[in-house]
Amino acid sequence: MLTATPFSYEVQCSRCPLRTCEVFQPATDDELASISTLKAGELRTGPASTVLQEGIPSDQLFTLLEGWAFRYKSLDDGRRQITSFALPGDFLGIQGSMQGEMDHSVETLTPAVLCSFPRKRVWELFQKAPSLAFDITWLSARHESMLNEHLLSLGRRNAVECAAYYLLHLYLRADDVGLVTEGKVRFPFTQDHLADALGLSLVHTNKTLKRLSERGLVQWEHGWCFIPDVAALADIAKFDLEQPRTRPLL
Amino acid sequence: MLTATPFSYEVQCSRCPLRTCEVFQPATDDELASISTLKAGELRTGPASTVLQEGIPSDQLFTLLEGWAFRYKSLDDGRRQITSFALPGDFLGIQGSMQGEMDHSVETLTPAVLCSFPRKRVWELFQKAPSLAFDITWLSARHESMLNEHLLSLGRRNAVECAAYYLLHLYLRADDVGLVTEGKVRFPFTQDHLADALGLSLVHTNKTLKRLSERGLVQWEHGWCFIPDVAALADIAKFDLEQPRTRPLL
DNA sequence: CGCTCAGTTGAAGCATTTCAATTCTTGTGG
DNA sequence: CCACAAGAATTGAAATGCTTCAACTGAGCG
Repeated sequence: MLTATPFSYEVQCSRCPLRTCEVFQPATDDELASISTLKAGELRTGPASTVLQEGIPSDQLFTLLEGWAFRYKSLDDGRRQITSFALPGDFLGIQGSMQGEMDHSVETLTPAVLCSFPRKRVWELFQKAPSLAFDITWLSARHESMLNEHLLSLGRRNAVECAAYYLLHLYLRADDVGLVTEGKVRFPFTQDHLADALGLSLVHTNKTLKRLSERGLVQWEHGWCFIPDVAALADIAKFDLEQPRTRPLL
Repeated sequence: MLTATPFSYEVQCSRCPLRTCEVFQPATDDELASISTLKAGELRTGPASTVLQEGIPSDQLFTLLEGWAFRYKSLDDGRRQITSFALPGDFLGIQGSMQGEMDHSVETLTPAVLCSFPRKRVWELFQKAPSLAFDITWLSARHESMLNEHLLSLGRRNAVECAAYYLLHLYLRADDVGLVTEGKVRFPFTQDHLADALGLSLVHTNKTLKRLSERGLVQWEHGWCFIPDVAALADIAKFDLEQPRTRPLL
C-alpha cells in the first residue's frame, strides 16, 4: 500500500537548493532545461511512507530532494534486508523503470520531498538528452559500487568491522550533502534499521555499537552521532577514504 | 597483474553464435551495425586469468562470449567476497568505465572468449545509439537486482537457504545460455569459490552442500550438478521463479 | 606410483542469535 | 509540571550456527 500522498507545484530545477552542494557536478543550461521538462511534480511524504514497492510496476522515478529513505527486500516470514539508505540527491526507482517492476521497496525514514519523473519518458531522455542518460547510468554504476562494498561487508567483515564500515559510509555520505554540522549527524534510523542493513540481530547490533563507543570510535549524544577520528574508524572498517565523491544530480 | 593475452580478428556481430539463444532479445540491423563498429576486438584467455582489476582504470569493456568468470572484492588480509559470477552474454567493466577505475576485479574460471569495446567510445554510443545506451543501463539494472538478492541472502538467509538460492540462481542462468543439458550443468568453480560467494567458510560450505544433497535437493556426479526438483529447491531457497529472463546482448 | 589439489570429516572454540527482562526516552494528557 | 504509555535501547544468560583446526580421503596427472 502506497502511503505517500502527492503534492505538486511549479519548480525550477535551476534553483534547486540541492545544487548548491559542491558534491554535485554543475549541469549545463541545456541539461537543466531537459530536467525541468521531464519533471512531473513533487511528492511530499511523512516518515515511514512507502514510496515504491517490491513487485509493483512503478510509473515514477524519483530524485530524493530532502529527507532520508531506505531500500529493502523482504522474505515471506518477515526477515528484512535493507540494501541501502537514500539521502538527498539519490535517484530512486531506476531498476524498476528498466525492468518493469520493482525488485525492492523504498520507505522514508523522515518527512521527505521527492522530485518525480514519469517512467514513460525515460526512453525520450535517452533519445534527446544523452548526457542525462549517461548521468543515470553513472549513478547506477555508483550505486552498484556501494552494493558491492556492502556485499563484502556482509560476507567477509565481522560485526565490528561491518558496523564501523557502515556508520562511516553513512557519515561521509551525509557530509556530502551538508547534513554534518560540527562533525555531528542526526541519523534518523533506529538500531532495528541498522541491524537489518548489517544483517545482524538487533541485540548483537546494540552490543556491537556499544563496543565501538567504548573504544571511543563513535560517540552518541541525544541521537546525534559524532566520529572523533575518521581515520581510526576507517582503519578498523578497512574503509578506503580515497573514493571520488562528486556526482551528477538529476 | 593482467594475465589475459589479446587475440583479435574480424568478427561479424550479426553472426555471433550467442544470439541464437532465445533469452537474448533480437537486435535491429542498425543496432548490430553500431555494435560491430564499436567492437575493438576479441580477447581469448585461459582459466584463472585476471581480466579487470580493482583499483585500476580500465580502457576496455567486455561482453563475455564464452566461458565463466567471477567478479570479486578483497580485503587487505586476503578475505575475498565473490559478488557475482559472469556467464556468456554478461557485460563486464561498465562500473569502471563510468567511474574511472574498477571497484572490483574480474577473473576467469575457464578458458574464455571476450568481445571488447574501448571505454572511450562509450560516450559516442550514448550520443549515436540511444537504444544501445538504454540496453547498457537495462543490463546494469538487472545486475543491480541480482546484487540486491545476493545481499538479502548474505544478510538474512541461513547457510542452507543461501546455498540453495545460489545454486538455483546459477543453474537457471546457465540454462538461459544453453549450458544445461538433460538437466545437468558443469559448474566450473570449486567449493572455495562458492564459499567466497556465500560468505561462508569452506568447511561449512562443504557441510551445507552435503545437507542439500542428503535431502535429495541437489545431485553431484563427476563435477556435474543436477537439480531433480527445481520447485522444491526454490521453496527452500525462497526463490521467486517468476522473474523475466530475456534481455539484450551487446 | 606418487604428487597435488579438491573435497570430506570430527571436534573444539567463538560469534551471533534468541529469549526474557529491564531501563531509558519521548511525547501526550491530566 | 507530573504521570503514564509506547517505542527504543540495553542487558545477561542460554542456545545455536558457523569457523577454525587438524586430519584424512579421493581424483586427476605426469
